[in-house]
Amino acid sequence: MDKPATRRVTIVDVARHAQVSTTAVSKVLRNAYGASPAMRAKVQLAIAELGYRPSAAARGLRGQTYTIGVMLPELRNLFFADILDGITAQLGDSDYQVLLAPGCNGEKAEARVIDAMIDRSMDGLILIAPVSAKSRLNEVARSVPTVVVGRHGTSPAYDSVTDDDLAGAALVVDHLVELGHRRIAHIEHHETDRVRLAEMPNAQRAHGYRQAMTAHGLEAEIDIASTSYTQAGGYLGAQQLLARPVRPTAIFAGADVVALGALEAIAEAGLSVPGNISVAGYDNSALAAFGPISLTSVDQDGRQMGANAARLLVDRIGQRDRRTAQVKLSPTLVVRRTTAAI
Amino acid sequence: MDKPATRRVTIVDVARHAQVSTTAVSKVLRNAYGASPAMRAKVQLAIAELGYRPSAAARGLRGQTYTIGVMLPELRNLFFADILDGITAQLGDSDYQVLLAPGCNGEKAEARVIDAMIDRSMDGLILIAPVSAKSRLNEVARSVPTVVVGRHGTSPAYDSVTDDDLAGAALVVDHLVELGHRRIAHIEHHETDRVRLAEMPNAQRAHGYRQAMTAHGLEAEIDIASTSYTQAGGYLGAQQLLARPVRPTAIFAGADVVALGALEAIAEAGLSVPGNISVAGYDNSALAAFGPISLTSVDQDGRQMGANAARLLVDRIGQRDRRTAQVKLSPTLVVRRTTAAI
DNA sequence: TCTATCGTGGGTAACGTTTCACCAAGCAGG
DNA sequence: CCTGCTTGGTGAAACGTTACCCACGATAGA
Repeated sequence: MDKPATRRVTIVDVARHAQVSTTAVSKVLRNAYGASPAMRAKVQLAIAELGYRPSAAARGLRGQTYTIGVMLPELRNLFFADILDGITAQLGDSDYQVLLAPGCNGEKAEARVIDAMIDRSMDGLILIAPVSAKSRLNEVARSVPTVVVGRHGTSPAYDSVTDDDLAGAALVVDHLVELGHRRIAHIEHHETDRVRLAEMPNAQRAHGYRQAMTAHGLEAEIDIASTSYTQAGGYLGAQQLLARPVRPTAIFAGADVVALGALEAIAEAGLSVPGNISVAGYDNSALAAFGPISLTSVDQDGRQMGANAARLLVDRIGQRDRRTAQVKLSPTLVVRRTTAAI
Repeated sequence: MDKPATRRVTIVDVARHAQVSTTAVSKVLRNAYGASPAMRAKVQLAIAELGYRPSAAARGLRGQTYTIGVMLPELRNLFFADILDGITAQLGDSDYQVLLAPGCNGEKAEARVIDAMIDRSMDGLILIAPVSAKSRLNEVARSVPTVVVGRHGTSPAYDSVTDDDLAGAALVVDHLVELGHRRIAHIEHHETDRVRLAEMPNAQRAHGYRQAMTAHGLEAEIDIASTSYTQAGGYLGAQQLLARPVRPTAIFAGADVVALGALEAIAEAGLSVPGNISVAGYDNSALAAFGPISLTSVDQDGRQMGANAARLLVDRIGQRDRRTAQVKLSPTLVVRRTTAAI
């Protein structure tokens, strides 16, 4: 219809309108040193009057882009939404804008997404549960401030935020033992890569399960189905466990979605929960809290993890050479209706 | 540790290494006209050897950023994840990178996010279920190619993709009537804004409900609880409906999450589903499909909607002045275990 | 043979911001 | 009155890419 073709208003326009130099405007924009209160006011007025907005592209060429990239492996996992909430809450009043890259399941897609974020000269990256090789992560972190969430182990290049998965697994086992269970099985995410084995949360949970079982003198009862952290994986894993000679009286699923799949398989087998068999999950997602499901689960406080990650990242952007930090948060157990005394 | 401080490799480095001009390299990068196959090969080799990656910031200053911004009002709504899948699937093999802006509930946050995307000179925007005023959307669309998903009505500036919510509501009512229900209630999202009333899907669904009831000669049975499209809203709405003098035999919730809340309230009231009362939702989210819930729901095929939105957007980026298009998709009803004959 | 035309390729000025080096003025101390 | 220091401010050079325009040689048409 109308063709205004109004040229974008730039820093030069603002400078002219406020009768100062572009440098002065830039200083005001960045809250940089060397601008008197009087000039600040003058410039801010001009900015408001002209409706000026700085171009992130131009900024990126010289300075910062005020953009933080967050990589999520999976949008459907509600736990990740909690982490994101924590990140945005922490960053809410800062100048940073959070942008998300979706759909990065698999090492190749992950590499693509990370490259895309670096190409866009983002100021910092938060990688949630990345699957890339550690060397790759270090390399990335050397070129841009990075915080890794949900991966154990320390790095000289990036900060990390994790949940104490070892402790979380122990919480579940302790709880079930207290209820009188001995034959407690576990459904884990199958992991082949040697290096990742020590760093991925799923491996830590399985390890914590073994440790706790042993601590209770139940090493003979250890029983693991190795599938994947998906609903289908839980379904399959539970089927396997139920088919074994000695049926478990409780199943500790490595994630809530896994527990859901397990619940389906158990119901199909004509067994009741928690009458015949107790089930516990991990993540305390909204699904677990939902009334009809009411799943006993380990709560990781995703918001807290996200907030910590954001805080660490902003710190690092401000001070790139400080030592890396590792934040480890303690999980809690939320007991609901899928676990009961034997 | 090591301090390589390796300067980023630029188009100039590539040009020098391949013994051509920067213009030539740029042409190859953009698949532009005026480069012989021989030169293409030479340049591509140099790019590979040097591991060159173009800077999106610099590109944005002159040309495109190859970035598409997607605004989602809510990450936890699984239906939106389907839309996103459709978008990424459609864009998978193109040069475009999709970036998501999270947490934009409310008009103010939405404005902030849209501005942020424009500041970053994104090539195109996909706005999913935006709540901003129509004038604002038109203004945005004039400054950057835009596709709006899930908002009825036509615009001269942006393309739109919607589900036929009128038809979807009718599907539910028809289904319930066929099962013998007459007293069919509806839980809607309370809408005050006059203009949005006609454009928002929730309003269309409520309208479709009224239309369909009238078509069946049931205008006297029309019964609406006006809360919000959240689980709490569904809980509250169902409580209200159950407290009325004549209890409904079926509840059509405007969204799956609403239906979940309603299910909770119904269970609390000591009633069974579908024994005493039938419940239907809208969106056919993963939650609805989940075995223990097994909610009858209207399926919108989010993937299809996303794919269409992406296709329209890429079209428009290529040809900014073409007429706007409106794609309307037909929903289907997925009957599960929460609806039964009276 | 003398022009048009075409296919390749290069030179260079933007794009909008930040940063660097510098300058003028004011001020205290000698 | 000179010197050195601080404070507030400026001009101009980057940053890495693309778009515009021109040059060159070869080929085709007159």
